[in-house]
Order: sequence, then structure tokens, then C-alpha cells
Amino acid sequence: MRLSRFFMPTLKEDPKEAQIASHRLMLRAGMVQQSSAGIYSWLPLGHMVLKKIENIVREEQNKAGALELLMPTIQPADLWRESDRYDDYGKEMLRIEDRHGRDMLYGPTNEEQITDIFRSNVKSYKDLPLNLYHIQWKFRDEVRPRFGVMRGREFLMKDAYSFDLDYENSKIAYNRMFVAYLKTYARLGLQAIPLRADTGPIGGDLSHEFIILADTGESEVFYHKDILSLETPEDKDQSPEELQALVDEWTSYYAAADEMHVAEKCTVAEGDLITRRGIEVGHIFHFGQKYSDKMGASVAGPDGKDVNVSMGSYGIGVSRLVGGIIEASHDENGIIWPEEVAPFKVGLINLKSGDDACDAACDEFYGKLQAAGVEVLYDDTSERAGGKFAKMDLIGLPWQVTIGPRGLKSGVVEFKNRASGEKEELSPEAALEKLIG
RNA sequence: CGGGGCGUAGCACAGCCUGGUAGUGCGCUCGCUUUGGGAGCGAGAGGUCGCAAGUUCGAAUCUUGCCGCCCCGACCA
Repeated sequence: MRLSRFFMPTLKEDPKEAQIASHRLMLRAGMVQQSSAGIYSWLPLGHMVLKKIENIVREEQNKAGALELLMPTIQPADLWRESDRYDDYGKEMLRIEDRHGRDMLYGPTNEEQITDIFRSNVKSYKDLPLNLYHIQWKFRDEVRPRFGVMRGREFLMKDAYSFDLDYENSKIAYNRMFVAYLKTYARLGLQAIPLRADTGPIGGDLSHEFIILADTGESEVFYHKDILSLETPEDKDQSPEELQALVDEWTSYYAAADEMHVAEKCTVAEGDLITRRGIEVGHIFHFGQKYSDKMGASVAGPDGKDVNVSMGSYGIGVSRLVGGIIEASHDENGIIWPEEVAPFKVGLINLKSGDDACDAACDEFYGKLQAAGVEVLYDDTSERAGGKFAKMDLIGLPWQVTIGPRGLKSGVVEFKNRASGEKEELSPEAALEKLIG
């Protein structure tokens, strides 16, 4: 992509409404634009990152055997009356009336909708286990949206729903998602910690939330220091026994958010207990028959008798992760994208566009990267050098290649790693080798 | 939802107290000079001063009401 043809409205100064790093940087980098409180338009650069995260989440869900579908954003109130949540959910639910006077709502989550799909189509235990998910926009009318996309009212979420014949099988589904989440966060370049969690309005008896550490996190977390040295599970299929062993390993260390942490009961030695702040980026629940009982989601078991299925739900905040990753990975100059989610892998800077030698060298370099399928943003504008450097650091692409008249005289380009700040002078061929090789 | 703050050019702000030609910096356009870490000079474009009512000869400025946004708290993926 040539910057001259791209739409990336960056800001040199900090917008005053943005208080925390990710919000400030997303606005400055031209990733999002606020539409109203807690509701954002995703501009091309932000949209690219959002889609990258979404795709990684999707791939890991698919690998874990979940099947993607897509449920609507607007749901009928009657479904929610069946589960009694229409009255319980409170003002966070955005309620709408259609032209016929029917009560509708903008879905804050989809347990009722998925249970309806399940009950009208699945009748036999032979069709289980089943795990269905979608990646869809949700709306929760938060009293106080804040922190940009991290606590928006409208947000993109992956939510999966598992259906099993009994608790034992449901537990396997739960464990499978637990492990899939560990793999997902690792691919996103994040160190995530599973915490035993409160089940809240979704209900249920088993629940973990996944948090990433960042100073601006909204809740305080307490954990045993060794949990950070656990190895991410291999990216392969695991048997139910292997899954259980992995979950046991990850939950054997103490880890709790402030509302679940009781200092007197915590047995971790003082020197081993770390207190930091965390951002919740995922939450999984086993809630058994809560919805299948109320909504009549049953299948015939092996003995021919109907059984209400045992369910779980599994959420990942996709749009929140965009902000979360920035919180966990930035410096005073801007964002530092982990390579897997970076909008482009390489930023190519033409230091003197209009100069024949520079233009020719850049065009050639750009062409070769594109031919090799490497995503590159080529700053071919006539802006001054300082501005180009600052902008490239701001948007945080993992690698920067700078081509200017001075280097060209001695046949080198500057090759910079955004994360470490390390620079080296290389021949164009050597730089290409590093990026393509 | 309790408490606080702010709405003036795309962005950040001054002007308001004490009513009288709507300003500054950045950004944008054009020209010239520049060109290796957010340049200089010159010339421009860009505003229903959040909205409405009121007071007044006259309102960005005073009064009232409304709307929007931000921060702290409680709440929450």
C-alpha cells in the first residue's frame, strides 16, 4: 500500500478526550473515530488490525472443533422472556420497538438465540458434542463507557456455545476452550493469565476469566509468580485427558482478581505473590442446564429418554483486544505491534521522494516485497524525513526500511526493528532477505 | 446513577470575569527556500462560538432550559 493512496488520518497532538495510552494512540494513528460515547468507526488501519485478531481467534476456534455461524444483532424480546433475562438484564440492554410494536433488543450476548437454534434442530445425543460460535457486534449500554474501544458500548466479540449430554462431556468442552484460549492469546503475542472468576449474570458453577497484564487494567489481580513461566500448550489436538492435565496445570497456581481474592485465605508465600493490574480479554463459563431447562433444549439420550443438554459459553473480546494489545505493547513514540496482528509487516520510507535514485530504489524494493506477499506500507509522500519517522513509529509496524540519498551512495538502506529500536545498515538485498527469507 | 469538568476552524487552546471587528499554534491549499528525526518565509481557505429561548441598541461573553463529551466513584466482556 502506498501511503499517498491510503486513508490514515494521523494526529500530531493528543486528542484531549483520550486519557489512556491505547485510546490516545488509536486516535492519533487514525485507527478509529468516535461516533458517540463508546461507539466507534473503524478506519482502515484499525480495521486491518481488528480483522487480523478476528482471524486468529477464528482459526483457533476452528482448530478446537467449533463451527462458525452468524446470529443477528437484533433479537426478539420473547426469547429473553423465556429465560427470564428480559427483566433481569437491566438497563444495560438496549431495547427497541419495531414498527409493529414488537419488543426487540440489540443483543448483549447470545445464549437465548443459540439455544433456540439448537433446540429446533438437534434432537439426538448422536449429534453431540456440538460447539457453535460466531464473531458479531454486541451492544451493552454501559453507564460509563471509557478507555476507547476497551470499554465501548458496541464491541466485537467471539462467543462460542457448547452443547453436551452431561456434565462430564461438558467439562471436556470447557477444557478444550480453556486450552484453545491459551493458544489464541499466545498467537496474539500476549501473556494471558486465567483467573477463577465470578459467573455474574450469565450464571453457572465454573468460570474463568483471562486477563492480560497492563498498568492501566481495570481490575487488580493477584497471582503466583510462576504462572508466567508456564509453557503455552502445543498447537495440536489434545485428548480429553491431556486437556484436563493442561487445565489442572494452569489452574494449580494461585490467580485471582480483587473481588475473588481474600488476603487472609491466600496461601501463597509473600515473596511469590505478585499484584498487578489486568485487562479482561476473555471469559468462559460452564452453566450446565440453566438455559436448556428454561428453554426446553433437550436431546434423546442413549436410553431414549429426553435430557436437557449441558452448556457452556466462551467469549473473547475481539475489539477490546485491539486496545489491550496496545496497552501491553507501546512506548513513548507509539504502538509496537506484535507481528501476527500488525496491519503491515513493513514500513518503507522514501526519504526523498521526487529524487530519481530514491524513487527507483524504493519502487524496486516495494515491488519485490509485494511480489513476495509481504504486507508493506510504502511512505511515498513528499513529507519531510522527521515527520515520516515519527509517523512510522506511531503506527508501530514491526520493521522499518528507510531508503535515502545518503545511504544509496554507499549502497545501503537502514533496517530498523520497531520493538527494540535496533538499526542496521544493510544492502537492499540483505534487507529483503530478512523480510522475505 | 452520585460527584466534578468541558463544549469557540480538522486538532489543541485563548478570548468570557468587565457585552461592541472571532483570535493563536499545529494541520490544510498555493508559491519560494529547504530536506536524515514532526522546517523557514510569504500568501490563502476554513467558524450557524453545542442547541434553544430570554435580557440588551448590540451576546462567544449575562440568565434559564436542553443536548453532547470527558474525568472520579459504584457497575461491567
